[in-house]
Amino acid sequence: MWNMETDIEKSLELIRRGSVEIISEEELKKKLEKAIKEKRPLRVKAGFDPTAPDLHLGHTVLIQKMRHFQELGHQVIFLIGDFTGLIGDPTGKSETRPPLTPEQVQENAATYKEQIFKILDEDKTEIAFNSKWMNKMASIDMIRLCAKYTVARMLEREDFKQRFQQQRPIAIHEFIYPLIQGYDSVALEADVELGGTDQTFNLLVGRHIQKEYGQEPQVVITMPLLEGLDGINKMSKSLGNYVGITEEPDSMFGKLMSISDELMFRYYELLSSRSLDEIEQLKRGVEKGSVHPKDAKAQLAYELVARYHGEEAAKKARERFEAQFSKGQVPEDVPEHPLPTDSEQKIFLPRLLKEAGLVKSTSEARRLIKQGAVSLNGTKLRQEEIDRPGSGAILKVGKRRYLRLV
RNA sequence: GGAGAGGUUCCCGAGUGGCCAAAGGGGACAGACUGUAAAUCUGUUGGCGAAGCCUUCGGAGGUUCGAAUCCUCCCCUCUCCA
Repeated sequence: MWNMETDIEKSLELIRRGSVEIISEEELKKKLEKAIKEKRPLRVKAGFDPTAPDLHLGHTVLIQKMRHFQELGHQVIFLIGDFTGLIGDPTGKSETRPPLTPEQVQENAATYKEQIFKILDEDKTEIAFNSKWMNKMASIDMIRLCAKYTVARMLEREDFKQRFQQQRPIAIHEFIYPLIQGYDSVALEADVELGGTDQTFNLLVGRHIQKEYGQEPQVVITMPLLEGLDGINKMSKSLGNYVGITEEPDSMFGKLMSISDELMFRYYELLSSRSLDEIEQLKRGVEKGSVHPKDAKAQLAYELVARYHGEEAAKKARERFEAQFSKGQVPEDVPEHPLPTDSEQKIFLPRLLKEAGLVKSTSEARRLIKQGAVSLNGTKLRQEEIDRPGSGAILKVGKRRYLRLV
């Protein structure tokens, strides 16, 4: 058993930080009091999809809140929804998910562990799978569970409501998802459940279901959804606007540098471990002009790269970024591609670019050449046929695609 | 079960016989500029050694000199009625 924070106000302050909503704070306070009195840590649950073990910064907003609870001495439960994962979310025409084999689930779980323990304390984390109790559930019990909620109440969920109104399909099994998620809270006897604001509905269903099963309802804490790199949609892998936490330092740094100046402060707020005062100060500095926005952004990128890869890697990533984009230097580790072996003096550039994988098609290559996006050793190429360059020549397409001819 | 609406390129969405590789928007990419893979402006956005040819509009057939557009069957989604 570890030490529990006994100062309730101090606990509440940390729990509140960054959260959107706590339902309800009154109940949370009572639960905290009880936990201290009975020396029994709160059981804090958060659920994750088994098919996406590729965590990104959006997930870390939530995971860091889990960490806060650990710091306060409570029990964190990392629930992998391997059973609910089979239900998925067949929005529109997106595919029904192929069932995962137990081996795949284990594999994904291992990947999760590898990633979350960069943030969470392994000794204070319980990992659970909902297939453990769901696989055993009898049909009759599933029907009883379904009987505890109504269609009208299901349609209160924003995305169901919208799809219903927009005449887009909703399969019946999708209604079961929130019910099972709620039942998970029963099975785990959760005191608190954490989730993104998009989970609010499901989290509240959990409270209802717990009451139905004679348990005290969990406290629901929602965290903001982190906007993706585009600054508009929430960060998600399928939208491709994400930064993975296992991503290479250079790529992580670069992606963070590509966010807009405006979005940068949102990221500071939700991801940085700097104090809110410090961030406010930085913001004022940028507004006044005493702090360069690019430098502020680089500091953020540096902090996050360092969190997941260490100081040394962060330093290198920053140096490389400066070299490549500020000074326009060729990066060190450029992929190599052999020159055509025939001894023709002329080389058909579009094909070379395609074969080297810098472009998808010769048509694309032609367009890019026309647009002046292709250069050889720093000289723009306007011709599709070029003289055979010497070994070691650097081909560049756009700002980021490089190739060394050998 | 009955009646009706719909399925178009990466996404959304126009197009109801040839002028359609298919408007417009989004996204993506590129160029200029710069402070960065910010912002802004401009351009490009099926494939092919390419003023030509090939493939694409849910699927399979058919009508026609010619089909995303018309016909037949099938698959999928939605609405109303039962």
